[in-house]
Amino acid sequence: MSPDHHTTASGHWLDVVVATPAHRALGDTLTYRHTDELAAGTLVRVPLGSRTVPGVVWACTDCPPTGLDPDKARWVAAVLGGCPPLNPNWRTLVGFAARYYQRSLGEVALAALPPQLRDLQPEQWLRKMRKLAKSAAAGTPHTTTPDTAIWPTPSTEQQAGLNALVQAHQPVLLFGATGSGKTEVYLQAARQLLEADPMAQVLVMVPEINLTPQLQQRFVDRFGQAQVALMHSGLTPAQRLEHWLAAHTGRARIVLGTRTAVLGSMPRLRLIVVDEEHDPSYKSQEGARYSARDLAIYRAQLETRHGAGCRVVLGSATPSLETWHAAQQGRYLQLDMPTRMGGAEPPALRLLDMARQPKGTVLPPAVVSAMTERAARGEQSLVLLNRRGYAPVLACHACGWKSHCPACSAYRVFHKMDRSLRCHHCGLAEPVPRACPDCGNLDISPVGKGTEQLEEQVATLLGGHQRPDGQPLRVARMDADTTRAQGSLETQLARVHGGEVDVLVGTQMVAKGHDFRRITLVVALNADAALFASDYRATERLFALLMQAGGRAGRDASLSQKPELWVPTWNPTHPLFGALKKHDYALFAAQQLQERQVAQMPPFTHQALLRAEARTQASAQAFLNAAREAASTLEGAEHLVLYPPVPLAIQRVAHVERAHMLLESTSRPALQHVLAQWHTALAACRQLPAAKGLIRWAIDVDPLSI
DNA sequence: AGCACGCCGACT
DNA sequence: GTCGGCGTGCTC
Repeated sequence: MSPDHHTTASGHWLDVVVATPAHRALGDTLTYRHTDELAAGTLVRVPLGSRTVPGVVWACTDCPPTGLDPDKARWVAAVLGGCPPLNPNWRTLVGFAARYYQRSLGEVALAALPPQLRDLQPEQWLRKMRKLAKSAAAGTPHTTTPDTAIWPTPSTEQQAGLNALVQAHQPVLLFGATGSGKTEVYLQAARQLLEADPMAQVLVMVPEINLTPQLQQRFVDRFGQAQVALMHSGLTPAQRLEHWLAAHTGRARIVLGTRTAVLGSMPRLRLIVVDEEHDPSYKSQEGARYSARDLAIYRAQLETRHGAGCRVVLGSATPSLETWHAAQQGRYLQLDMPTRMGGAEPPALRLLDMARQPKGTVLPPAVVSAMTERAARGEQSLVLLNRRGYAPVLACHACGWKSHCPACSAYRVFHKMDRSLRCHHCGLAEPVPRACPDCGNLDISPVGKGTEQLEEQVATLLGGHQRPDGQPLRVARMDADTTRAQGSLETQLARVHGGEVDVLVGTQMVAKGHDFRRITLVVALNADAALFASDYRATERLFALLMQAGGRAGRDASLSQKPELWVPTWNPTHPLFGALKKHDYALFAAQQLQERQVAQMPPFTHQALLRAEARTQASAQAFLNAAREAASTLEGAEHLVLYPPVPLAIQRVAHVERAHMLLESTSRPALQHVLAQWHTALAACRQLPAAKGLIRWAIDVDPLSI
């Protein structure tokens, strides 16, 4: 690294991508020098300011750069060798994601690499590589043929789906009821493709980290531990690096993960599965706000255009309207799997008209007796309420004080467990005051109901009833508060499976993915809240949640009782319930798409949001107004609708004011074209005196909630 | 984004 | 007299 012989004209010029945010006046790549030629995709460490940061070589030339004083280019600090460079398709994918979601190349590229690259010294890296090379040479059996004994024969329906999807030349929507055995189709498809090509790799994504253990179990059982790598944020930094390398070098043939896995390096990718593709968790909500589902489609197409081809399967019982619409148009191939395995019947919907219940009903009496009847038969019930804590707000009856969060425009939630008031937005937690902080009145009380209180009330209502064995009924609660500790989710699931619980109270985390064979009754509370929410996607999410919740029930066909889904509501005639009653997603989707088309909303139009966070609401709005003004003059803006800025529903979080403005167009290229030009204008808007106090801004392409 | 440099208030 | 607050500006 001695500079003397380096200052001569010798050496190569490299365009290197490092983690720089898009906002600043830095180009996508920075120019560095190195003695040797380096292949594009090589991992390096380069000096940046006073630090040394990891980077990826994007291009290598012999000619000095144009538009940069050659003396300003610094020398590469180290090459992280010992593994193959990131291949062209990976780089194209990262480039596309950066461009489409309006972020810098470096931010997307480095977010897709194991974070340990930042703090691993070159010597440590080399040691790691040598160790890996040795263990690989020692020979982990690479192509163990899976034991055929553990592979069940697919049902006719599964086999038909399987045949169609391995031959498909377009994205596949696997439209399968809960419990129809979609996972078996993924497993069989993976097997076929892996056997056909000894180097092939398969990527399977699930929406939540909670769902990876059971998926991992099934894949490891079939393919063996050595073949499977994991990619999600629950791994330790060392594990992340290890699994990333396993995928990158091709040693792992199956990668299981959450949305981040879509950006993993898999040189021979032949199949991507997006399970529960409708789940909003696939859309990243910070940093580069990408949709892993959309990138999966792009990635598969890329591997088909420049590679040996890659299938992509979107699985869901309640597809996103975007996906459903694409399938209706024939852009995706739709495969139906309507039959639940083992002949289990879909749950019957029963709407409980709240107008006909006694005034002030907590749980309709019919629900209570239904639960006790089930318990008497040794069956279980599930009550869903999407609100943690004891009560969403605490109020003083004398002066009207409410448990506002001092930092946010939201109430703090009363948690009885530790007698605290907790803000679910900024995390601020304080002990509950003994008396009203404003007037000193001792009569402050909870308003509204959360899972903690529901658990208490259900226990009271069921008091006196007994199980077949004469024991009192057991009520348990599962939500983010009871499953926070490491491993407690598994413990609690095991207790429910083991029949130690008669009635389970929980938030929607319980409704996702976990099957409870002995549950024959699901009660979904507070469905009305979603029915009339301001977010236009709320009904879509409610339908998916109710279908999914109902799917928790009656997966064991040997149980005598037909499974039921009960929904207390003030609006029993809402069309959503009509479709739900018939388990008719297609009907629901048709209704929704009709409405969306009339109102010109996605998927019939394309959207982007400019989000602003600032010290004051006025400065956020001033910035957005200026940005809107600037956007209107850009090329292609005539094809866009630029809406005025509005504060977010929760306007202030942790003392930061938030607002956004919406851009809409029926032409995706026009929208993209305007967004691409906008950045320089936005940097200027930030400098305006009225925008003083702006903390940060970000563009959210294809936002999920507005 | 980090991380420097820089210019004003309360402490060992 | 320093320690440290975060405003401004730069990084090939």
